[in-house]
Amino acid sequence: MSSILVVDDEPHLVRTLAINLRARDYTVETAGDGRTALQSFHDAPPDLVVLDLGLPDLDGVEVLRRVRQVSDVPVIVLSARTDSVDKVEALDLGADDYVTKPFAMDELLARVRVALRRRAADGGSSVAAVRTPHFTLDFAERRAVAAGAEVRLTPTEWSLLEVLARRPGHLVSQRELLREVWGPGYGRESNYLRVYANQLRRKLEPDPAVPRYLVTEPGQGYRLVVSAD
Amino acid sequence: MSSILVVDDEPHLVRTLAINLRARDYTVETAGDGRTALQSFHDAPPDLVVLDLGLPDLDGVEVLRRVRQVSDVPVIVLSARTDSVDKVEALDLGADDYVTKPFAMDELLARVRVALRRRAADGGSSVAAVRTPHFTLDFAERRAVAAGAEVRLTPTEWSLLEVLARRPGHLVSQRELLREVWGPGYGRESNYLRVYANQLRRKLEPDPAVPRYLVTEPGQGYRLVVSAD
DNA sequence: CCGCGCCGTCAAGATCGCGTCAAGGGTCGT
DNA sequence: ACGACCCTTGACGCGATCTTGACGGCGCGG
Repeated sequence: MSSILVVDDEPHLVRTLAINLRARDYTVETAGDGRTALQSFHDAPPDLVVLDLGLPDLDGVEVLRRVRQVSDVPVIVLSARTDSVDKVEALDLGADDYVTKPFAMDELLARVRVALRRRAADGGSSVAAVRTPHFTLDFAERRAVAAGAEVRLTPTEWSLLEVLARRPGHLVSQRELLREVWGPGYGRESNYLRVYANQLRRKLEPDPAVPRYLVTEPGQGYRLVVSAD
Repeated sequence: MSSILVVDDEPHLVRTLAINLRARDYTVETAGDGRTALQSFHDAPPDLVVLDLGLPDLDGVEVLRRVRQVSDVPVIVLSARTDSVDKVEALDLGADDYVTKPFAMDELLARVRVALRRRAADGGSSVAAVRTPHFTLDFAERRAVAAGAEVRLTPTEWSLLEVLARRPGHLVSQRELLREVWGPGYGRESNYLRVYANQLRRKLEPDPAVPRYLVTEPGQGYRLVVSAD
């Protein structure tokens, strides 16, 4: 299920939120102030943030800004302030929703579902690691393990995988792959992709002749299939 | 810029909304009731819908449901009802946001920006997806599912469908199809269209012998029928 | 009733795109 | 300076896809 970070300085509200969210099978982390929130966010990036604007140390707006510098996670802002100026500011800073206190719990839960539903539709943005039944990729450590054995991947191979893994299961066009890996100015050199897709398959696929994870969409691009079906 | 469909039965509110949105360079269509809204939606699919729940003919919820059957466009629901039960229902039906009347115009505009910003981040194309009771087309992902099973379409097949899906339900002339898919310089090769229409029907239609979705207009062109009724 | 035009259908040949391999050159560390 | 590693590039075979032509059915008008 999804993980949610709840940030609010009222312990009672945090508790109530956590209980309700956990009852829906979400994994919940909590924070009572801005610093702890950012700390927790960096330690274990959640799938969604519920963020109160009135925090004792940092301004909630500042927390939102910092989060947005490094991530696109959905953020639902809570606030006692009903002035539309505050709402507009938070929304334009990158908040996905703005709920004024007091609020009905079931409405907030519905808005949580909306935000997560959308993320699921996008296919989840960036990932630090990819795990399939046959191989594992750790991008931070640049480590790949296939069939139990460590595999060495070249920089270009990592780069290509990284672009593909950014949107697991999604089609990425040849042009986009070439531009992202080799730089702008590239876009027609599909033979590069052929060579590297080939090498990656040899290193990662259980049967390189029958690609199961690194799939070709003829005439379009490639896709990294993660879901085990 | 983006196009927005505004649906509300209060002419004054519609006017105000339209003026404010147009001032921000959005293209605005309006509708005063559910039927007109669905009509307009099918004729020219917008990038976003602002939908009032209290409509004279159809229930706004019903409009939302029908829209969701064929599209993933962002929908912002407006309503005078503040009960959280109504909000939860609309949000779970696929609404992206729920704003209670009366509202501050700048807040609504901010929420419009949020919804469109997200669409842009996804890499929103002109046509995201086409859904019928029998098959689903996802153009961004190049994925087609018919009768529950995934179907493989060739690049030319996708290209042809894309042109047809740009104006769902509308007749597209043979000349236009040929020029859009095969390039300028083409326009008389109607046999190409016959071959590909045939292939698409075999892959997508429930009964290829009796085309229901990919309809021929003899001597004119083709049309992609999406609406079930 | 017959001929014409248009569409659906099929199949064969041409073409395109991908997987595959290997050679050559550049770069980096030793 | 040498070797190991990596990136680039070209060539080749094969399967999928596109193109092309032919045939039959249907509807419409003469």
